[in-house]
Amino acid sequence: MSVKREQLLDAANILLAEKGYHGFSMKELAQTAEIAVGTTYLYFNDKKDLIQSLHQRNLHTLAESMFDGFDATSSIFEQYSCIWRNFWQYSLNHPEAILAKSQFDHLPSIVQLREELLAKELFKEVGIMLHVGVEKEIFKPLPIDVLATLSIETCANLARKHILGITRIEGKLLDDVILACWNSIAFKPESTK
Amino acid sequence: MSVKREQLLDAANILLAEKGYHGFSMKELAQTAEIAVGTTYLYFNDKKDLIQSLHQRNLHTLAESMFDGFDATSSIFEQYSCIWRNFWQYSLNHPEAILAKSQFDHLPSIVQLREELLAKELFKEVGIMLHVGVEKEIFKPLPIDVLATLSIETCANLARKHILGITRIEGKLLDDVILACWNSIAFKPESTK
Amino acid sequence: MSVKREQLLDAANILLAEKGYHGFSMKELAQTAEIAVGTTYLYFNDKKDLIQSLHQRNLHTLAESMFDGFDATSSIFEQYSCIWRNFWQYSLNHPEAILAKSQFDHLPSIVQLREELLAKELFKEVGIMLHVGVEKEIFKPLPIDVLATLSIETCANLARKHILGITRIEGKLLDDVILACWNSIAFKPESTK
Amino acid sequence: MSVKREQLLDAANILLAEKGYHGFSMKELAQTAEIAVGTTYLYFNDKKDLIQSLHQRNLHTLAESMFDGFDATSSIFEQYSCIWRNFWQYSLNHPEAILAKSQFDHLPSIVQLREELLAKELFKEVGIMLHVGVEKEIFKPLPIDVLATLSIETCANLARKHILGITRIEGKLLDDVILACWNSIAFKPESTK
DNA sequence: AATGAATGAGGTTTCATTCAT
DNA sequence: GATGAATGAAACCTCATTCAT
Repeated sequence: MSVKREQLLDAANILLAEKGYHGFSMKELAQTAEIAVGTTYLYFNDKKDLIQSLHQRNLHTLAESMFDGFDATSSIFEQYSCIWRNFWQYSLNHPEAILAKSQFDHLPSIVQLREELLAKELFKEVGIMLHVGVEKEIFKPLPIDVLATLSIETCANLARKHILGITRIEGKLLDDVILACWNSIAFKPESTK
Repeated sequence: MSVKREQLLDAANILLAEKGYHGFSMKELAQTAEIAVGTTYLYFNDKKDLIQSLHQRNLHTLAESMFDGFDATSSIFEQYSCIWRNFWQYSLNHPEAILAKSQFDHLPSIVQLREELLAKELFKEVGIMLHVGVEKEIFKPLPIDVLATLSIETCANLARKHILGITRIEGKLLDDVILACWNSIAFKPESTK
Repeated sequence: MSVKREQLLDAANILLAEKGYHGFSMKELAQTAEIAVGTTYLYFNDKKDLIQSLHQRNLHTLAESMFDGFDATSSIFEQYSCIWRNFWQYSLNHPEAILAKSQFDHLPSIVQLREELLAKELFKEVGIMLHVGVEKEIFKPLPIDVLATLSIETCANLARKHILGITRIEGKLLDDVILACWNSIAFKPESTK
Repeated sequence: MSVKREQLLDAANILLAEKGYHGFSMKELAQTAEIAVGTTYLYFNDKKDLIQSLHQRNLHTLAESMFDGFDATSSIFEQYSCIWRNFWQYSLNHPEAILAKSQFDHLPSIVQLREELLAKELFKEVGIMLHVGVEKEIFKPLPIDVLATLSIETCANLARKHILGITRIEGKLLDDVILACWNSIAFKPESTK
């Protein structure tokens, strides 16, 4: 992977988060990346291609982070907690990626579909964990997609608010929140102590 | 309120959902609304003003819908359930508003702040319900913002997936999902029966 | 003459001086004149027609002022001085007319030519005075146009500077300036005393 | 200095003379300069910047021409005559600059003021000559601004008429006119021979 | 006669992309 | 590979003019 390509993707991530897809120009991008405009087109076919590549890179980076220290032999709650915290940490480390997220919604739908499949592929293990949890009657018998939305997507929402400074989530509160997410999908949720 | 103004806001809602703020042109908007371009500027100062007005209208419409059939004397669960279902119904009736939601994130920050305050004002009663719930030890002692994110924002996420056809949520499943959201914030969550 | 028509011409004079022909809109004009936009078109065919009418009105007003207290039997110097002072006074009373002057230069040339002829007609008497002066060997034997430029146009230039506050011309200085203009065209100029 | 920039300024000079500031479009300008519209904005921030730059270039060019062959040791009359003729020649060589002159009057006033100062700076030597003339009792004791208006601005007026073909000024007539201008400010004007 | 909402052509400016260096 | 000047389509917005009331 060329270093210039990475510089461009980094810059794109920042600008995308700040201004949205149409909100920044290729010139702006090049300047932010400290690269000449023309050079951009050596690494990407066009703006769309660049954003798409960025999305894929973000997904890959996220997928890698999500399973940091993951232990498939530990309890389901520990697995769940590990993934949740990894996602949280990733969000704090890559605020641009979280803020830019909504921008990918407006890619042409064919591309979007391909991305969706890629995401499914990358996060297969999350799906497996949820699936196993359902089988063991630890999680409610809801569609996997729904379970994922209830627990993981909520993490993204909270992270967004935390990053923007709308609500500060730290220490004990973070533990509580994880438990809250767990409770939303747990078959036998635990009462607050 | 002028009928042309409404036509324009309706068209803007649709285009915003489809293409994002910078993604549609004023010409496109005018064509969708079946109005001349210049006419647009009789009702709005500029594109920014239009989007902002749209956001306010959406918030008002939503706020009205949210408290349809709301009974402050009923049980907290019934209150919660009522609001949740109203929000769900609103989302199905106004898919554009839900899909466009993330687009408002890129408004200039001063405007955004004003909107945020407006939202707080409009949804004050939701806050009150959550607050009362916390006092009565029905909800966990978490910040109101966090409680709202955990339960209501999740509704928006699910609605989005439902609208896009990613997951179909109906009948019994909807009841389950509401319970799941309730459980995420309930002090003594109920086990699945 | 309708009063509304006059209101419009007055407003046009001001706006023309401030912003130039293309620099103000018909809406602005109507607002300044405290009249509805549509009404403007009851009195003038279009913007060009309005400006042209304004120019004619200005020329007529000027022509009338120029010969205020004019005595064809007095000495040439007194005649000259009278016209010069009248022009000066007119300029102070109608600063817009002076400032707008250059704006008429960009009218379509056919119209412009008609204006030029009109001007010649209106100021025929000035021409006559200059002509008589040349015959009597009071003025230099130069083309009438040149004599007019040297003496009268200079008055407009000075008036413009005076109005804009670039140079203040009053009392004795005004007398001196008139003599200076006279000297530029006099056959036997007078030394300064 | 880029050649494209010069092309643009040349084109702007012509169009400004023909149509005034608001009277020509950037598209027209680009076409006249045989350059793409977008390219214009590589050399100037916007239309205002372009016009302002043009004005400065014109002032500099004029200032250079004005002192061609100027000899500070020659008699005041010769100095005066030299400057006058240089201005005249410049006007014939740059008709656009003369015709466009009045268009600069509608620049925003701050800019206008800066330009005024620049002009004062560039033509300082003219002021000095006039000042010396007054001290030596060759010119009348009038404000320098007034002396300049009386003699030099008249040159511009005559040049404008000559260029437009309203009056033809050549040979002996030109000498006469210069003497006329001199006489308007001379302490002891010379009679016509 | 008077109004002002509505129009759409045309204004200024931006931007993704190309290509000669 | 790397550059950035050049391009022209298309963006947002304004404006002279019309016409139903």
